Amino acid sequence: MDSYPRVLHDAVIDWYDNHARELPWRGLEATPWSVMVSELMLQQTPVARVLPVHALWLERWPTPADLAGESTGEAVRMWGRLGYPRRALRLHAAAIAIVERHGGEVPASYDDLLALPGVGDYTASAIASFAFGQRHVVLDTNVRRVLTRVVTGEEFPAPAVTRAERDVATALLPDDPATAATWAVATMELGALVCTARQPACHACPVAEACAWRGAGFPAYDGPPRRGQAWAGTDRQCRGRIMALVRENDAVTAAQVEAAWPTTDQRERCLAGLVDDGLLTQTTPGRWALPG
DNA sequence: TACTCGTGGTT
DNA sequence: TAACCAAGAGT
Repeated sequence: MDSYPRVLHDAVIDWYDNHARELPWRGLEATPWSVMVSELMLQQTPVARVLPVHALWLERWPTPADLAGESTGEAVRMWGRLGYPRRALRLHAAAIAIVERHGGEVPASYDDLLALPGVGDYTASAIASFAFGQRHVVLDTNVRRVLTRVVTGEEFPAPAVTRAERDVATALLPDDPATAATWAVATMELGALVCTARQPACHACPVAEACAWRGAGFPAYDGPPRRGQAWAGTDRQCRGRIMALVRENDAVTAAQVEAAWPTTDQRERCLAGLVDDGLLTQTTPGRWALPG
């Protein structure tokens, strides 16, 4: 049983060495800051959409201090259409914290990373692992799906990370830090490129022979319903409309906002919420803009 | 714990 | 084509 994980490690890492995408936040030239910016942007956002924005951010703000010296509004504007714009505020706040608490250098310790705005367990582990070569369990949606299928034999993981799931990931983590870091990024890449949610390419999978889900005949998901994300008519859609407006105009009037979202109660609620979040400021009565 | 928070490509 | 999905975090 001891040799089982190592066979798995070797197969996945060898596959990664031959099939990994070349991404700007990987490789030797990538700074910890570049890794950190990518991780915040990649939270719930596909790689293809992150690539151009990440390049713009790193060109304009190559260090945390560069971003910390900017206004939050400019960070939100440069965030573009990545979605969840509060992440731009959190990244900006994290840059300030890094300057104040860590001398302008992205901290290497998991605990210091976790204490930064917008950095949760996944992101702290990912930065510590990818940027600093440390040994951490990195549990993102890709890794969770890969391990659930290969080890547990089910199609999809539970809605939230379970204790058993973390135990599996911990047991499989290679002892050597450098190998663990490669294992982490390799399992993520396998989930992103081969062991995908909808149509897994098992014919291209380096561990297909060992996959419990495949061995069981691909039983369909049998867990609690995975709730979808409602969109039409939600506050999120309303907020998105308003933010799109202020990104494209220096300032917007009440009439413009009303044209973008006719429902009065919801419009007012979302405007207030955006101001409360710090994504918007009311410059004068009936006039809004990105925060200066 | 369960819910909220954007956006757009894919099937 | 409506539904699903995408390197989660905060509350």
